Amino acid sequence: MADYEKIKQNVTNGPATIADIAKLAGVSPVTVSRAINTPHLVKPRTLEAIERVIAKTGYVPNLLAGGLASRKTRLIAAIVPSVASTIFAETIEGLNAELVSAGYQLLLGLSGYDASRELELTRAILARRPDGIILTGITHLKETRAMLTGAGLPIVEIWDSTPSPLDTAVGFSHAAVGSLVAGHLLIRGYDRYAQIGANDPRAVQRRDGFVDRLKGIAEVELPELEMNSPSTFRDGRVAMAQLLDKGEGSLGVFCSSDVVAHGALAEAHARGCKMPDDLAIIGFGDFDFAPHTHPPLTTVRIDRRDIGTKAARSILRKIDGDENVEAMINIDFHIVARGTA
Amino acid sequence: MADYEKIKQNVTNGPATIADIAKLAGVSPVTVSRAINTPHLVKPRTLEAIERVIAKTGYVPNLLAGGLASRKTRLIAAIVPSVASTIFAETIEGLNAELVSAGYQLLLGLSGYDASRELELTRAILARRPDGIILTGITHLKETRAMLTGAGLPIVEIWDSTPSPLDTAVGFSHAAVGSLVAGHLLIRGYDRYAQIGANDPRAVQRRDGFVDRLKGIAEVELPELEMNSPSTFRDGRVAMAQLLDKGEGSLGVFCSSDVVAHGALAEAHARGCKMPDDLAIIGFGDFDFAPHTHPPLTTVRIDRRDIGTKAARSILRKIDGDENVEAMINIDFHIVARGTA
DNA sequence: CGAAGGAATGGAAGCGCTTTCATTGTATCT
DNA sequence: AGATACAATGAAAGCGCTTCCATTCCTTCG
Repeated sequence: MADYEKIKQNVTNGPATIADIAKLAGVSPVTVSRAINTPHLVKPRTLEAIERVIAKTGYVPNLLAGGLASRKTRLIAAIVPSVASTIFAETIEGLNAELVSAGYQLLLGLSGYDASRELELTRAILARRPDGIILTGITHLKETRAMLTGAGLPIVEIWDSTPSPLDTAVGFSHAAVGSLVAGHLLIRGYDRYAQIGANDPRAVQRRDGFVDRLKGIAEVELPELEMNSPSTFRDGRVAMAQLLDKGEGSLGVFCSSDVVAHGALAEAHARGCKMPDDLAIIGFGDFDFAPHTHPPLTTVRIDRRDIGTKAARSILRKIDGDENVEAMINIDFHIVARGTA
Repeated sequence: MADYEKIKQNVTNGPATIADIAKLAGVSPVTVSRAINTPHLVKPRTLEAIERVIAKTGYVPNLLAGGLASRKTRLIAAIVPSVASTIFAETIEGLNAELVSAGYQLLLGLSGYDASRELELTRAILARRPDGIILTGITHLKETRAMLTGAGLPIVEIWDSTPSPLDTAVGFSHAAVGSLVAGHLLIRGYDRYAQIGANDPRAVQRRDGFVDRLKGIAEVELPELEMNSPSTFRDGRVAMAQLLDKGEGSLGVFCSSDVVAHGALAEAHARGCKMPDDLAIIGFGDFDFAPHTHPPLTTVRIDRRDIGTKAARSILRKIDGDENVEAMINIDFHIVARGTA
């Protein structure tokens, strides 16, 4: 009963603290701290008593105080362009699953494909002193880079590849993807080649890889259309209409995402194009709907979740002081040939 | 140069602190704190000097320390079942946009439709002392409820409606959705009615609303299929096959999500069903692809982003001490009639 | 049985801020 | 010029924990 009174009193003074628990359990605050963080250092009987008090009071340790004192927050921050655009959602799930199982929490920032917003987010995130940070892509403002390297925490860049990451990177070469797609189309052979794409750095790299592979073989047509990332179904449809209106002959098209490809496909379908003979379409991402379009979409498949999982593992190893984490971890990709190419 | 030395020295002692900035700017730490948080209380000349030092050193305030001292973290936590399943992604984007513009940050938890994981997440989140918390749905373990109400912070439950929220709720009645859909099918009139659905609380409510509306008119068939949330394209396809194999006559089907409906649609399409005469399919969510299926999918539309926006506004108002926040904020929904019903 | 050594616990200091209250500076008024 | 008021700044305490070091308690061994 006396216990109960004290607990009740605490409620009025805000949440219970480690000192309250210590008093109720008849030990010192340090012992409570140990019971929570390093229980093997506490005698079983004492431990049990403390745990009982914690359960009874519903005590939840204050990680702000803990983090401040220990300089470890068990927080990992991740900045991705968007979460609504499918492409990064699974990466986040993979990341989160891995982090949670290691006792970490994910702090998410959405940059909207905007470098200066990435900078602001980085600042706001660093203010919370995460134990590590994950960024999407390898192109950042120089202020962002400076701030990041100055903060001296593990960094993982995801969804791209580079020989010189800020710290560690997990991804793949977008130029290689573009090149692979061009090769695939080349085997069949088309009169014209085109690319429909957004303007984010990675989509641009894929386009460049595509164009490079076709250099000297064919000119790659690029619809004149302002397509801001994330690009939409409509973008794809409009761009495809433009392409189809503009010229004759069979056409091989590489789209910067499956969503865009789906739009392009819809336009082609409406016009009765024969795929893949008159027209080939290759998307990117292998989204859920890709096998179910008409005809089913040929696309580039990447294990999006795996990027998250591997990024999490890398950063956790770094946090644990492992010096042997590879600077560049490559993720596989391949073409899933279905009905459109 | 002396400045530079001191800064450099700091780097070796970990990141600069407010005391370092104060020393370099020739003021006391309190003044630096004010320059950052309440600049109008600082004389312009002093302010400028401090800002110059901050810029030069790249100082980033430690929000752990700040939060500990002020008992305000400028953190809002949100627990959603998943981020990969489209349905909540836009809600998160809306939430995030609104929070960021108010100077708050979003801490995301993924429960995977699992109540006990929700409890663990709640504990972990509360340990960071967020200024508010957002939960998906209105069914929680009683330990979760107890912990939440004991923490004494603003709570918003989203994606469902209830006369008695924990604190505030933003959503709609899933039973009403089910009923609306049944009404829509009833006007056309089918020989058989069925529901294909996942087992999460909200999908179940939609089913019950659907069944209730048809009570006394028709028996609702429910495919015998274990469908765990989030349900998949494949679930829908298999369930539809079962339904089609099992009986004769025209069929009206309500699916628990557009993804499931898409799968059901694929099966129906493959069998050459005439829609919407022989078979009607109504989905839920109005996902991006819904207008582009064959035939285009009839579905229930909800402004998913708006739920996030309104939830953020509610919680921010609560934090600001506004007592007049409505306990239940209703979100509109309606049927988008396209080709499948 | 006393010494030695490890297990278990506690005291004190400090993490980097904000809050409260006190002090100093500066302008305004009579 | 002195009183008054407010603007601007600073000193001290404390937020709730962890870390470091010291102390106490057992157990074990010669």
